[in-house]
Amino acid sequence: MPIERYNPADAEARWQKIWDQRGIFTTKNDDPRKKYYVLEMFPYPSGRIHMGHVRNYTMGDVVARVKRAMGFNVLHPMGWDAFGMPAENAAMERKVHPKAWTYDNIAAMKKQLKSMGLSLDWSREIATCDPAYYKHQQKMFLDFLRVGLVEREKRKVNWDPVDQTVLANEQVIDGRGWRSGALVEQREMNQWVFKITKYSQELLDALDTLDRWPEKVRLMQKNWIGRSEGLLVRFALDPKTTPNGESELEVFTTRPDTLFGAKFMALAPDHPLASAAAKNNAALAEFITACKHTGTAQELIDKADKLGFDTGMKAVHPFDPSWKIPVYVANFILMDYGTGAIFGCPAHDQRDLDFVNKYGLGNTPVVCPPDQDPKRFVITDTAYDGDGRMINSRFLDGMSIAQAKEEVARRLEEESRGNRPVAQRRVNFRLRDWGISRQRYWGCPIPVIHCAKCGVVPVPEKDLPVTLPEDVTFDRPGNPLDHHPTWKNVACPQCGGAARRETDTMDTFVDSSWYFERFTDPWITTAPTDRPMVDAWMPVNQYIGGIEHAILHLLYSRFFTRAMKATGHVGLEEPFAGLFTQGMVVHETYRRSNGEWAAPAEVKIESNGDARHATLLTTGEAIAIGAIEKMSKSKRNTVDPDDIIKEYGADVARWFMLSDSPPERDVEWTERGVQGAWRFSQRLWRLVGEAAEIAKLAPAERPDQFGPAALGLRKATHRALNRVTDDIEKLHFNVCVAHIYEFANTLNGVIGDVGSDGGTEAAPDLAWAMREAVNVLVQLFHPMMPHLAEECWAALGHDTLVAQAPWPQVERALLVEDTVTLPVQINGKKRAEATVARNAGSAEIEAAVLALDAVKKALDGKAPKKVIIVPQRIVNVVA
RNA sequence: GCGGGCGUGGCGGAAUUGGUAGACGCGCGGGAUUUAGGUUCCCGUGACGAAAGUCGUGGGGGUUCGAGCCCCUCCGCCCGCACCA
Repeated sequence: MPIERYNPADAEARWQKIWDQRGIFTTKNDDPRKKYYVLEMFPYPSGRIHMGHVRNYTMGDVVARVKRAMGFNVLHPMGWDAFGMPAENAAMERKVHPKAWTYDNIAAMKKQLKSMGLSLDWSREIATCDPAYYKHQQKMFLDFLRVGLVEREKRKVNWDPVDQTVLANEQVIDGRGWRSGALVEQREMNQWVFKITKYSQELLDALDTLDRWPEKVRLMQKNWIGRSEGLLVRFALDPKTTPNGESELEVFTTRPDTLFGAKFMALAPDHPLASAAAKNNAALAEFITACKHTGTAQELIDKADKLGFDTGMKAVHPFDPSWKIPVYVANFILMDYGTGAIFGCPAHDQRDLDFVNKYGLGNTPVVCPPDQDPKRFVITDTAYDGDGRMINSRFLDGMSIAQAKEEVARRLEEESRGNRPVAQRRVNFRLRDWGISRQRYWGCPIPVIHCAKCGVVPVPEKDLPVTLPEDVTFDRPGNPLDHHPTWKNVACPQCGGAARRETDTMDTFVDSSWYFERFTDPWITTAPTDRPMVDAWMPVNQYIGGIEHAILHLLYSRFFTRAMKATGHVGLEEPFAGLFTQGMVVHETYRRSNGEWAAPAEVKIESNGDARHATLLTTGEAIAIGAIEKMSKSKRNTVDPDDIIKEYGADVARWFMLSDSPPERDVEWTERGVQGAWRFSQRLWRLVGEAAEIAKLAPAERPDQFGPAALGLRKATHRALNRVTDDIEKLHFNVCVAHIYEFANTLNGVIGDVGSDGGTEAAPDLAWAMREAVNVLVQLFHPMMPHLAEECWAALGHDTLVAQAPWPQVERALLVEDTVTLPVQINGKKRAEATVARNAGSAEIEAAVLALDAVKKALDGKAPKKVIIVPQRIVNVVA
């Protein structure tokens, strides 16, 4: 009977409708089964999905479908990270309201996502721009404010002159705004900050507990938090040399052992003491201004010389009152790290050495490398930062670095007794508090009111949410909320007097720092979370998204969850038990001779032999095939998922996204690859049809005995099942795909054998094994190609849905063979094989091996020196 | 500069974690079916060699009966951080 082609366009829509109508992916919170929460990073509603989304959501969907089949109550929701700049840009460029633009985009993308056949619970859909969502965010802001996790600070901030907004440190990349790409400027502004630094140590320590996170991400966060241990040392200043008689200067150092190598002190250009000194020193003031103008861009920092200005101030060495040290202002000292001041030990720090060599201050080595003579050891232009013994350091001489550090700390602390401390041990972090104020319209309003009389007054909870006004204009730069004629004018909740609303909105990373907790019960109106539910579902068992969020989103979410715990909204610290970061989707680039990029859809590729060449479809001109790069609008090397789904169906797109490359690595999208996936999907359909013909002959009852052919098929079935199950658990989707191919090939071979057998009918035992095999096959590819799987499942005569079928059980007994074929090595090279009983003993195996012709030949009558036998693995004969 | 990762056929990649290197796919070559093909099926495909065989996981060295995997060293590519005291 001829089997018709599988038509994805027809079948996919049909099955999606059935899933939808039966509501099979709607998750019930009161379902008593064990819970499993799988989540992909929710998208920004840009208007269209891209291949990266297809890859991301397909991976999550495979996990969700498999876990569901395994009997878990699976939560697999979707939502929208809906606030942000692009909506305002659209408003400025196209005169559409950000809200309308955003919701239109959501509608369009939702339709696209639905066409992918994802097993999502859409009843929990969230958009962060919905007041029903951000109302709770405002409530939590006020909670955090109350417990001191939110503060208002005058801060030097990163100002993006293009977007006209403030950026967090994490959002500045190579001195440029992460979104606009504009060079960032430094400005002093009043800012709302989240006190993430209160959790520095905890966020660092807990990284060790995240054993299902990629090592790389944990390391990046560790470096970002940047813990260092050192000593806070208070140097005395000669008050005669300071502008207002200041008498001390505090520095942070991780190398107190090098104190006797000190040659200078250096202040950050914006250090208060530097500013004070500049008041009556015009040249210094000029130097400081010049420092501030040096950009923060990478190449500028690399090229910038170590520059300094001698203030004339003198510091006193803490161990020698007669030892005076000059105080400089230097361009390489950062005000926001440590105390904004250092002591410089040039012999053992390259920057300090460059500095003294420029200003002729000299150096004294105080650590001598083990292989050097202390009397002759000198430093010229390379600082020594290795291990060694202390020299030229009075009471420290001969000590190790560690001993010297300890001794310096001990002596200085002792001196401090009764007085202000001269030194304190101190742990310092690189992590800064998270500034969340943004001078933007399309974000969550910060729920506070500024009153001239009462100061900062929180908006009373009964007045939440503070909603965004819709009648705003985008005809000039800056914050539309500031320009709004009436919105900001309110009565002070405390005194009733005229007051002004905060017009800054929150960084959109706040919105995405708790959406996963909201998904556990998005219906509750009285609180951000329903405690029993959020505690039952959290943490997310498997979170999947791009590596680009390794620091920003993932660190903020870890902080936010802790802050929510502190204010009673959740009961845990770590939101994501398992994290997987997937690679990018990349594509060849095409370039015309005039330098313009051509899109894949505009190019025709031909190959003769190994050579491939490209021409432009419209003009026939030759096109240069360029590097394989991340799909991007600027290089025009994108492929639209919509086009692929229309042409090949969602299953083919999903299958291809999982094939070939390991999920954490980049995957190259190629036309050849998609066609391979297409051919395989059609092949599966035919194969299932043919197998179904044989399976029809199967007896209802499981036969007692299986002949060799049937047994062989059953073994192949359970081996495939075991491997695929295993590799899905490890998220090795590309290996799953390979195993499914292999199993399909095996099945194909068996069908071929039956068919060639003069057309006789398959024996009942083989028919039964075939029915088992084909059912397992369909279940195995169901998570990847769910529509085709439903179509096949129905063709096999089931009146249930494969999406609701329980995962098949592996029969362990079928995984072990009665006999094993052992490779036989002679001196480590494979020379022969020996087939023995699986449980054969060493003596038996050795006898069998020594009887082999190849072994006899190699031994040439002599006894082997040694025979190594690894049962069920390998034999090695040492001649 | 600091930290991390990677290097396997023409290509993407497998390899039970020290035990038959190259599974599976793509590409390529050959054959069959077809009026036709984004068709299907079969065979071959690491290199050298007529064959027996020899070589082979970036280069060199080591440990081991046995190394893609462990150790040392060198080379190359990629990613993250970056004047952090």
